Amino acid sequence: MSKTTIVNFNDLKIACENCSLSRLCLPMGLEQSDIERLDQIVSRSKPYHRNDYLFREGDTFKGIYAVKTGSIKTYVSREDGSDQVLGFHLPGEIIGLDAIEAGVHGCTAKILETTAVCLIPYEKLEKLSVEIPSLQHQMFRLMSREISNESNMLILLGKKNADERLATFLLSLSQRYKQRGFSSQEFNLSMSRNEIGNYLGLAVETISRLFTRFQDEGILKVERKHVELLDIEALKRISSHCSQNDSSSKSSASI
Amino acid sequence: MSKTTIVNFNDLKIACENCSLSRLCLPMGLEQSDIERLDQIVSRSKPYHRNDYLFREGDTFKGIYAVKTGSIKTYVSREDGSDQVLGFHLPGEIIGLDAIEAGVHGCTAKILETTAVCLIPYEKLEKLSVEIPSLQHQMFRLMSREISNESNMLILLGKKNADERLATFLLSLSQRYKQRGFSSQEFNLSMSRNEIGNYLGLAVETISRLFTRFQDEGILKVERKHVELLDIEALKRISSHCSQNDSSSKSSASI
DNA sequence: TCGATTCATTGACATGCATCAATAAATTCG
DNA sequence: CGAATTTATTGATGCATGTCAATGAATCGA
Repeated sequence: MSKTTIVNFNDLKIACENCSLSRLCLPMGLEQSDIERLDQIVSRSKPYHRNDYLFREGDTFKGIYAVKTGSIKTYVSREDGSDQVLGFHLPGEIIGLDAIEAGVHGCTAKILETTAVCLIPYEKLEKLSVEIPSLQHQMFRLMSREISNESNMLILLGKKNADERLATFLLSLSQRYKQRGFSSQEFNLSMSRNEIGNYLGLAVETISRLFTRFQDEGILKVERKHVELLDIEALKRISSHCSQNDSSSKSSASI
Repeated sequence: MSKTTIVNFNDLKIACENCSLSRLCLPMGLEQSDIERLDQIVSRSKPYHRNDYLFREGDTFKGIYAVKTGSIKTYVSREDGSDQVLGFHLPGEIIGLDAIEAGVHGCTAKILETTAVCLIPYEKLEKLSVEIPSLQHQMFRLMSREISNESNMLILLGKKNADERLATFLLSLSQRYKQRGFSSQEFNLSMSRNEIGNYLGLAVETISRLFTRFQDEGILKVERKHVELLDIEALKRISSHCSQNDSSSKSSASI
C-alpha cells in the first residue's frame, strides 16, 4: 500500500542544509550555523497522497509548512458550499502563514499529488527568530513577499479577461518550475481544469475552450495534464494584454 | 490655506501610549514599557492633503506607515496605464508591509482626505523586534492578518456578483468604522465611485446603479459621499448571497 | 464668481463569459 | 475487467455587466 521507496525516503530525510530547495525556502540567506539550528526544529513528514488534507479550515495552527516535493492547493469553503481556490503550492513554497494571527487555519490545504512537506512548529520558530535575527529578517521577507504577491491576483481577477488570466497563470507556473530547475516550457498540471477555473474566477468550460484555442493558435500544445508552451512571448503579450498581434495579423478589434 | 488647527496639531503629537488607536495599531498587545520604546522610533508626519502621495511605486522603502487620521488608497499602475486599487486604509491600519522584501514600494499610496500618519522606520523596527519579542510577535500577527485578509478579496473578485461585492464593501467599511468608535450605520465615503468600482472590479456605472437600487429597496440612503445603512441585515444577506428576500418581498429573480 | 473640469447618474446597447446540455474520454473501484 | 464516476470537451443560449453617450451636479482654479 505504501508508496514509500528507499529513494524518496532518503529525500525526506535531507536536512535543510543539504536540501536543494533551501535557496527558495525558509533557510534562504541564512548562514550555515543558523540553518542547522533551524533544521533542528523542523519535522519532515511521511508522504501525503492525492486528496489527503494537510490541514483543514478550523484546524488548530501548529506551524507553517514548506512543500518539499509534490503540490498542494489551498482553498476556502463558502457558506453556500462552493469553494474558492486560493493558490497552488510548489516545492519550496511556504503555506500556513495566514493562520498565525487567528491560531486556526482559515483555509484547507489539500494534496494534489504525492507530496512531502516540512513542518516548522510556529512557537519554536518564533522563539528561534528572536535568537537569530537573520531568521526573523527572513520571516519578514517571506511574509512581505506573500503580501506583495496579492496585488497580482487582484489585477488578474479585477481587470484581466479570460485569455489574460489563463496566460498569466501558465506563465506563473512556467516561471516557478524554471526557478526549481524544471523545464519552463513543458510541465504537467497537477490540478484539474475545474481547479484552474475556480482559481482564476472562470468556468471550467472557459478554461477548456481557451486551451483548445491557444492550441489552435499554436501558442501551446496540451494533452490532458501535459502542457507544452510553444510561444512564451505570445503568452506574455496576452497576459499583459498588449495587442496580441503576432507580426502577421491585425487584432480581432480591427474587423 | 492650511487646515491645521491647534486641535489636530495636538493629535499629531500624541505618543503611541496615549493614542486612541493603539489597540488596533502596531502597539496592540505590547506592555507599556515596550510601547514607549516603540514610540521612540516612530516619527509623526505633518498632515498630508488630498491627492498627495505618501509614497509611489518604485520609491525606496523607508518604513511602514500607520494611518492616524484620514484615509489613503493604495493602487498599482498597469502597463496600459490603467490602475488597480488595492485597498482603502483607515486610521489604525498599517501600509507598506508589502515593500519589505523588495526594498521598494510596489504600489502607490495616495491621500484621499487630510491625513496624518506615523512612520515606523523599518531597519529600526527590525532591530527593536529582536530586542522586544512581543513586538516581533505583533509584527508576525499583523502580517499574518494581512495575508489572511487576502482570501476575502479573492472570494469577492472570484465568486461574487456586483450586488454582493458592493454589499461586502459597505459592510467592511461599516465594521471598520465601528471598531474605530464611529457610527457603523452612517459615514462618509472618502473615495469616489470610480475608485470603489476599480477596487471591486466593476464599472463606475454599475456602482452608481447599485447605490440607486439599494436606495430604492430601502437598504440604504446615499447622498453623494454620505451613506446611511438602513438595513444592515439585508446587506449581510446580500453579501453572502443568502436568498436576499426580506420577509416581505420576493427577490427580483422571481418576477 | 464664472468657466472648466471632474464626478455621478441614467439609458441604450453590446458582449464576454456563464450556464445548460450532450457526449466523450479517462479514471476509479468492486 | 467492466460499470460507475469523474473530468474534459464542445455547442447553443442567456444574462450580468461593460461600454458608449448624454446630461446634470459638484468641485476646482484663476
